[in-house]
Amino acid sequence: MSKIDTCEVFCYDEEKVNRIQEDIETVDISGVSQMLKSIANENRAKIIYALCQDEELCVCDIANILGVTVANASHHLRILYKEGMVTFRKEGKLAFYSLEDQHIKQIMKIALTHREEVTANV
Amino acid sequence: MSKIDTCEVFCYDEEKVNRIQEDIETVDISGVSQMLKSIANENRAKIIYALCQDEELCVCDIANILGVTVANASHHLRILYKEGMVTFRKEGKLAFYSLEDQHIKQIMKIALTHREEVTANV
DNA sequence: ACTATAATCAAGCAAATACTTGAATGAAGA
DNA sequence: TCTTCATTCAAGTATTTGCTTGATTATAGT
Repeated sequence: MSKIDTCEVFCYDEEKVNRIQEDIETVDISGVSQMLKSIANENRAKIIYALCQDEELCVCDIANILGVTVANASHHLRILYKEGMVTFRKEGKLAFYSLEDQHIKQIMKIALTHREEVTANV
Repeated sequence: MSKIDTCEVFCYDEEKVNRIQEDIETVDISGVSQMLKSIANENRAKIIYALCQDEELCVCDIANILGVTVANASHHLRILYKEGMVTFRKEGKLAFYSLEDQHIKQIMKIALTHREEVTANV
């Protein structure tokens, strides 16, 4: 119970805190939170989910799926693109968007599984 | 290229849009975005990362790791708890928090890997 | 019972983010 | 070249979120 004793004296386990603090500095937590922020919006999460179901979609398709204006869909796609979540190719007047890589699909899948388990246990 | 022809006429592939729209309704996208929102904050992402390194941490340890007040750490922990990301046990005056399940760890790991690849390719 | 301390709650201000609108860009066909 | 149309950009407003403060709760030791 040294953990608790230490905590009572210093209000924290100094060694542990220092170790984890140093560890945190070695990873790009800021980048991770930025990236997660980009999919932590209902409309953008829907875009990602849609792109998990279909290889590539044009902006107008996505706008119709979400039930929002094309400008709004484009706006969200830009945010996802800047965070490296999606990529696109131009074909004539159309822009076809797709997922940047399989990580995004994995995260969406795990998140959905987690939600199912959490809501099942209520 | 029927995809493009259709898109030029209706501005979208109606069949595809309907199919994906119905698909989206079957999953809890709102819950997923809420859940991701809870870790898409730098301080809360740090808490999750810290809990990936150490099985359980008390509020004051977490506050010290983040360099924030105990009230603020508690505030963030509450948000994570409400979203089913973390759990806690009380031991005397202390509250020890830990990850709710392994999904959270997986998401953090994949997100970090993704970030590393994205930044490496710049 | 009283005090000290870890944690939580609640309210208010500051900052970030989302959505809307109208204009601008850039490619295809006449 | 001119028009049309898919997309993108930019500015403004509305909403959400984050952080701080001070008060409150609950537990341990005296």
